[in-house]
Amino acid sequence: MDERSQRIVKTAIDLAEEGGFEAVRLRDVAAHAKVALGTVYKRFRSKEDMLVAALAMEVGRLQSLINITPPVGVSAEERIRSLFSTLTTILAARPKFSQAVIRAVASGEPEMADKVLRFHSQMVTLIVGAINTPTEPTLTEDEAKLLAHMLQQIWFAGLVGWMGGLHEPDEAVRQVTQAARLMLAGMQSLGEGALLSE
Amino acid sequence: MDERSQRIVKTAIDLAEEGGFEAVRLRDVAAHAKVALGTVYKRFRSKEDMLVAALAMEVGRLQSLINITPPVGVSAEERIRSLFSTLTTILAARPKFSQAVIRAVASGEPEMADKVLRFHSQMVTLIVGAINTPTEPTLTEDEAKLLAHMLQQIWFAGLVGWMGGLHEPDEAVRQVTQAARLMLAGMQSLGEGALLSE
DNA sequence: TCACAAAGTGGAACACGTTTCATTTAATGG
DNA sequence: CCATTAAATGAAACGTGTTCCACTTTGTGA
Repeated sequence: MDERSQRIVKTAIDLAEEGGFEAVRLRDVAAHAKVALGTVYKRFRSKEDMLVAALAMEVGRLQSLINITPPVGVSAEERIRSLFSTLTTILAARPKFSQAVIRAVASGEPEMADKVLRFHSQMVTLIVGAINTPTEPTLTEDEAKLLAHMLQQIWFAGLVGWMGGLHEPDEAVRQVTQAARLMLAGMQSLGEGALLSE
Repeated sequence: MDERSQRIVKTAIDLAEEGGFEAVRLRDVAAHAKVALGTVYKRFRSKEDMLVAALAMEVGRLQSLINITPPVGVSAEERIRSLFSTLTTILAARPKFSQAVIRAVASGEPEMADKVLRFHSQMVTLIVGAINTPTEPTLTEDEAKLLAHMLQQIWFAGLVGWMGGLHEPDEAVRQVTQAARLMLAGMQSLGEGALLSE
């Protein structure tokens, strides 16, 4: 991403932090980033596209942050809880921005499919890293990825619920943790192979 | 809901079926429903609010349909799969409408929290009915509700993915079914009580 | 250095969600 | 049946996402 695009996205992040999705007015973004409106639209297909790009930019920082302070816990369940707790706390610390980005992701414009997909795999990597540590590979790679994917789904749905005023952010953590406990137990009792039967 | 509101919502459904979210132009809704624009806004706080009302209206039909043809299967897992498969097929048969409604739900406007919540409990009831049959109460009421809630989250996330062009609708069914298998196994191996530990 | 293609600019214009308001129509209670 | 109040109407206006376009600037290869 070139310098101009970065300036645009950073401006969008600033505005989103202050006032959420609606506050990211593209005229304002263009003005604050010192570019013309047309330039914004040359780089990003839509407002949502821009906010998903903002997400991508922030996920980079997230990954280094997680790498510096990996999730702690003696079991996969504890580490999963630790990871999602950290992630959710980070989001909850900037609620307006998070709301804006989640709304963009949830808007479901097919033109952003590849960006969203990339974000998904980054998240899966992060979660798999919490499930399996080098010293304790709890699950096979496939099992871990499957679990990671499902946990991410539950987390996402929980975040949408948060942003819709249904509950507090830590409710999303609770749901993910509970699901993780159940699914880990399920994987142990079912063993390998049972996953592929579909 | 009075006759006027119903006419409005039905019009919205028609337009959504034809052209999805964007095609539900409130001026068109008002015109086709033979009411003034102000009347639409007297009944519904926003376009999203209107589409969530459309969802509520359709869920009613869904429930009677499911009651007539309950999910089949000799195990909870099979019935869950059957239920979600039916639900997803119904949505996939009207993709534009489903996309519009999902987008409205995912928009996360807090003013619709109560409507969304009511939809959630209706869904939970439906899912619990698939998990526990009168003759075979697989799980306790609390366990079933918990499981139902999580499965709904996964289904929802899968639907958002579908509408975002990430995958086909049956992928959402696959994910729910897989999660159900794991969680059912997990509940068996963990037993009661392990759920309340948070 | 020059010509030209690509990118950027400023600004107008359009579409649609949403709000507002003066006027008209319906409903209700005495 | 009338007076009063609530609801509906039609139309205009506003804000913002998005598109368009004529013009200017920038960068690049000959």
